[in-house]
Amino acid sequence: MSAVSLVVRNRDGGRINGDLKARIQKAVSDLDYRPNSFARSLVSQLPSSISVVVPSIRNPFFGEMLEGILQVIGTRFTIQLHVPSEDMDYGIDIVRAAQEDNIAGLILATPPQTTLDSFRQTCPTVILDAYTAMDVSRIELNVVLAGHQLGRHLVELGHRSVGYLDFLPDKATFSCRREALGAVVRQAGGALHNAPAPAEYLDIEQGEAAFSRSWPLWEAAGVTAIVAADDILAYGIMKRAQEMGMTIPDRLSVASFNDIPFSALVSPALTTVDLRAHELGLQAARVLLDAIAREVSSVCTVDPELRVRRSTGSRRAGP
Amino acid sequence: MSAVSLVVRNRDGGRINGDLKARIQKAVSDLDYRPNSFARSLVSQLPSSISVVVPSIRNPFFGEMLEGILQVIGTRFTIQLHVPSEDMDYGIDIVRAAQEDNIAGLILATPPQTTLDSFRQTCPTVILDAYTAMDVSRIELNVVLAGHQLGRHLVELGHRSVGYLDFLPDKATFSCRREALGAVVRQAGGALHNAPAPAEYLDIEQGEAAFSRSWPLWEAAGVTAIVAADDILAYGIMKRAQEMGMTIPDRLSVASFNDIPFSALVSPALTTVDLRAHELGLQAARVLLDAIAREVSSVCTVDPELRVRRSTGSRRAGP
DNA sequence: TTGAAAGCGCTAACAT
DNA sequence: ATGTTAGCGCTTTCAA
Repeated sequence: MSAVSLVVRNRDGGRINGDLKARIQKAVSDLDYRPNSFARSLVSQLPSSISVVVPSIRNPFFGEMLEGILQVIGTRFTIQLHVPSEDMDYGIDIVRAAQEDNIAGLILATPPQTTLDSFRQTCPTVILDAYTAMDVSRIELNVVLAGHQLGRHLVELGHRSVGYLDFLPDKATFSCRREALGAVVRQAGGALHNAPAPAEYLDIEQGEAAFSRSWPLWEAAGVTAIVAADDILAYGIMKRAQEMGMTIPDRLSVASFNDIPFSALVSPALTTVDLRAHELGLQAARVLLDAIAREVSSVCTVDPELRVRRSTGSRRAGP
Repeated sequence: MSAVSLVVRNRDGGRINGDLKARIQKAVSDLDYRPNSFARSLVSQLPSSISVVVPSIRNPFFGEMLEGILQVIGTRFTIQLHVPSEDMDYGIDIVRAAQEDNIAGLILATPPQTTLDSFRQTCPTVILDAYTAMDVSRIELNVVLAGHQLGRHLVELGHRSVGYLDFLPDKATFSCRREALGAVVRQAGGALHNAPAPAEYLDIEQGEAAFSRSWPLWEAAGVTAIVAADDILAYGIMKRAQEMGMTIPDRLSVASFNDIPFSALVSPALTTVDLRAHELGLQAARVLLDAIAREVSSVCTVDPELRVRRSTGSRRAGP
């Protein structure tokens, strides 16, 4: 049997008789034999896959991120993809399921804080865009900087009363965006008027509904600009605002976080902070490979970049 | 050791002494033990995952499709995701790699014809949107109907000279779209002017570049409407056409295939044929589960739906 | 009620 | 150069 193993993997350094080798190769091809990579990793103690947990697979943000991961791991590892069934946000159970795969490493993309709190590391792990005191590798997304960039941009345009459409307010990445933005606005003498999106689900309709619900409040507060926690919500805001007859950015500026590729194409093109999804994926995979090979954990930071487009403009003269 | 196995899986029908059971549970919790699901499936002969091969993970079409698959498989199986590194289209090697996973089943999303030709089934398999004479389960996407729907719509609007931006012309799903559309246009006495996109890569820039390159030809042919093989290409076409000063749909109608969620939001909203990505995923997973459980293969068809929006309008009076 | 032993598909060390 | 054996982490007989 060892001969078969050697031939299949081309690991016979000429050690196998040409005739035997030929017979084996014929059998392999006739039977259409596929070596079971898992059985292989069971014995070699080098699993052939890594698990990736993402809150959603519909949000193109995670598609970009996955593309980055795939690019780095190449054919060295295969990916076990874990996504919560309810789309958006996951509990510890799904992380545990991921850990039960025969994996060399694990990537957790923006885990909720409660999930992270009950997390215990069982293999090299990289946590993306979340915070923990544990000795685990992390890729920090500098969302505070993102909030500052957006805040400064709006303040420079003259906006002082800013509406905010929050999302999953208990998740650090979102509360940081809101707070960093609010700090800049308040420092300029303005105010941030927060209106949380109620659902865990992130789609355009959520943005539309949230805008309908919150606009009366925002209007009463003299809001001239609205920021959404994610581009997808901003799409809904713009859609509904335009349906209600407001022109963007003349009547209302709209901006958000993420910069998925379509944000440059909606009308008007959306001002947003590029959260570098692809870069995040690249770094995560690099750090994970490193953690697997050298058994070290590390933390690195990715800085977002403001993309100014047509959806934000100077505050109109007069309230 | 068998006691451990029984306790961990809650399969001891009261057969294990309470004390032993407690000791085992304590050890499990202290060690943070994770049973290796692969080792389990190695012996039980019931693999816990299925492999899914998609040409790209950035195209939201496949995100929607995956969401559908995930929804059906629930926690019964986990997903091994395979994506070619160069984004877009894959060879037999990646399929073979997928088959080497310890899997209960395999889903191949829009495989290229050449890949399909050298495919040999090694486990329950579902092929999405591609054609083969093999006895393999398939989900057929009725792209011929899609082409007819779009063709009829344009003909009714008065268009007779239609430009077409093709993609991967050697792939059946794309050649069928083109031919079905062309048949309707020609039947109405018109002509389809084809211009293949050269790259395998699908992004907005490809659409822009292709439009710049092909517009002189199309203009010379008196084209009043352009259809792209995929929404993403249409975004590029609209972007560049508008930059060149054309208004859509007054000067030029634009339409395409896919209907990813953002197509309703671009400006003008894009007329496109909904290729039912999510439904495709649901059906694929259902058929696969069936193939795994009952060892039967089946074929089912999903019908696309035309979504008429603002990007198409009546042909101008004149030339 | 519990433990010992065989075996899932493979690889690596060893014996022939 | 080739065959035999042990063992990876688990489950499932089967014996104690």
